[in-house]
Amino acid sequence: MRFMTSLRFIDAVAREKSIRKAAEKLAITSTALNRRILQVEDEIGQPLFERLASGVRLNTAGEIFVQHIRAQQADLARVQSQLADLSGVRRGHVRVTSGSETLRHFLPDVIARYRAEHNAVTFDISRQHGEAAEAALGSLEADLALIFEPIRSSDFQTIATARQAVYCCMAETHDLAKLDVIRLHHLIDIPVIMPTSQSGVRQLLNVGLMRREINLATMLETDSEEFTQTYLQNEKVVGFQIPIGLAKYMAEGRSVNGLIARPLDTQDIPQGTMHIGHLRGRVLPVAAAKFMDLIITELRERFPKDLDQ
Amino acid sequence: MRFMTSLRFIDAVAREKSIRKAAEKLAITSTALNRRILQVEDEIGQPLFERLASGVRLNTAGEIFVQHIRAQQADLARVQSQLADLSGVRRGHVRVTSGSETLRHFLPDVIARYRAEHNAVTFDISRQHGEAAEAALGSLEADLALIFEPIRSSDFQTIATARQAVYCCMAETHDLAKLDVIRLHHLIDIPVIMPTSQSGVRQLLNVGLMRREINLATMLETDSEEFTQTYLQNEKVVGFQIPIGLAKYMAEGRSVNGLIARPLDTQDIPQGTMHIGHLRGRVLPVAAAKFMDLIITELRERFPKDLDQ
DNA sequence: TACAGGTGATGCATTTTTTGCATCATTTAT
DNA sequence: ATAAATGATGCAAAAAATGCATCACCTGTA
Repeated sequence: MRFMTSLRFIDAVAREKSIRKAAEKLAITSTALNRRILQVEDEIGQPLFERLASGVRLNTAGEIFVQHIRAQQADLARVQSQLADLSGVRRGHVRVTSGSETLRHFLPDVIARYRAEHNAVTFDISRQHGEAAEAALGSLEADLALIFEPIRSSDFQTIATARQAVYCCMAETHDLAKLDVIRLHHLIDIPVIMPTSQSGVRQLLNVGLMRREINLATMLETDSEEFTQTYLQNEKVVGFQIPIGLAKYMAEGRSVNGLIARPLDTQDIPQGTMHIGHLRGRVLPVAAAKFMDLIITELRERFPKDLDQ
Repeated sequence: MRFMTSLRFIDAVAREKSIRKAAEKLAITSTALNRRILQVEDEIGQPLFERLASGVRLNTAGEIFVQHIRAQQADLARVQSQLADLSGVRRGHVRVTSGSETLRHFLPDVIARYRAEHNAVTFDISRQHGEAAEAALGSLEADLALIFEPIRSSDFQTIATARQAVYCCMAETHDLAKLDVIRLHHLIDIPVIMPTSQSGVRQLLNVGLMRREINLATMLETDSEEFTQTYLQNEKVVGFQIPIGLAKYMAEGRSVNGLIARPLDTQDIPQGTMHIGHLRGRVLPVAAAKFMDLIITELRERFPKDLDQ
């Protein structure tokens, strides 16, 4: 898109905070880039960047203008997706941001299902916790977000929510695996792997632990699902996860890869809510909108009773 | 704005439905313009125009793309207005569309008041009735609309409303001027000037006339306020108007330029509603937003009891 | 304090892009 | 039939963007 060139360049400079660095990434000389910026500033009638010795930084006008640029880029993507849809093939690019919960099983499943129908659509999956995910929507770096507890910003428009209880995850040979429902006091003196405090699961756990005045034997704290899942197979420790983060049917009690999941009693740990949504006021590209539809369909199939729209 | 050139050109061609005609208006050769269009079509990956013997016409993709262009232009205007606001002087351009009611007294007053503070802001006032006004908002040809009865489109976002009774307008020497409130039956056999059927006032009159099964002696039908006001000074006929369309204080019974206004009984003719609003989902340029604020302020001063926000 | 290494800005020659002229192939109205 | 529109295209001229070399400036370091 030739007509977007100058705008794209300005966006790049804003991100790199340096004309020379941005020029390198854009594969042009710094002088060409510099002059494009000077030209736009001239047309706008005022500078967009502060010139520092160490590079450049957006001034207030620049912040406003770059926000406009990103909005234009997002809208252009939407239009292109819509045009591609017209001509039969659905093309497009969908940028999803999510906490770690959905990355192992849920999103791969949904994306595979989507691409089976529309293989001209590409994806960008970034892992970020709640607040960062909402910020990514706001700066138009992502189209969709899946966030588990809580929603802070009023700019986030929830399209669907799914209630999720917290489950304990452990080797099927673990003593606690015999129980159908686990109470918090069962976990006393049992080594556990805790999610980091940014995660929604951890926040729910904190609520229950505070209320019951229980301290768990936290042997390890990590934000890595990969690590946790693998580790549970090696040692008799307990991890925490929500149904959407479990392999299919695991929430129903089946064991998968030697692991088994048991729900925590909701009297001890309240249920949380998974929110699926986008930036308020945005019209999503066709591809992103259809992908969100599929997410909701999948959620309805998996959690028919706990889905709200 | 150099980076808008190609898009502006496409918009122009879409409006003119001819490359050569648009080229003339844009003061370039048709060949340059033609090639810009071919280039964008090439980048988009599909044609935007159908080539006819008599010129060109937008195809479906073109419609979508031109809508995007206009949205982008509108957003750029908003950004520019916001940037100008940053640097102290409020600049900008406000495009208002309205029925004839407000054009004679109300809008001139408000604009004068606005420009007293911000003389770098320019205006575009177009006169259109309800549906056309809403269409103008939709195609981003106008920022604000003042519409008297009724709102049809869900794309119209009302910001404030003011209830308005219908008044009879006549020379102060007219027999009916002696009455404080006029009933419909008083008007039987009295020659009247009727607004055209697109106007909100006419629609309200129709409702009352139908219900009471009264036919008025319509001597003339016009959508011209200028004509009506002048004619009333010459002959003893009655015209219709709402308070916002009357000179200041005239609705309180004072005579202005030999004319006087008397309310129609609201039992006969229901009150109507003046709506002030913009396209749903749009973020208005600073200048337009502030102008709308002033409109509402002015309405609050004039009709304190009948204003809703 | 001097200096090395970074930044963005600028004059000038070169390359790329855009534009205008002349002309073609079609279609429509007379 | 013919005249007068339309958009498309080859080619040369004009305009714009780019790259190189260099300047002026700031900052951290020896």
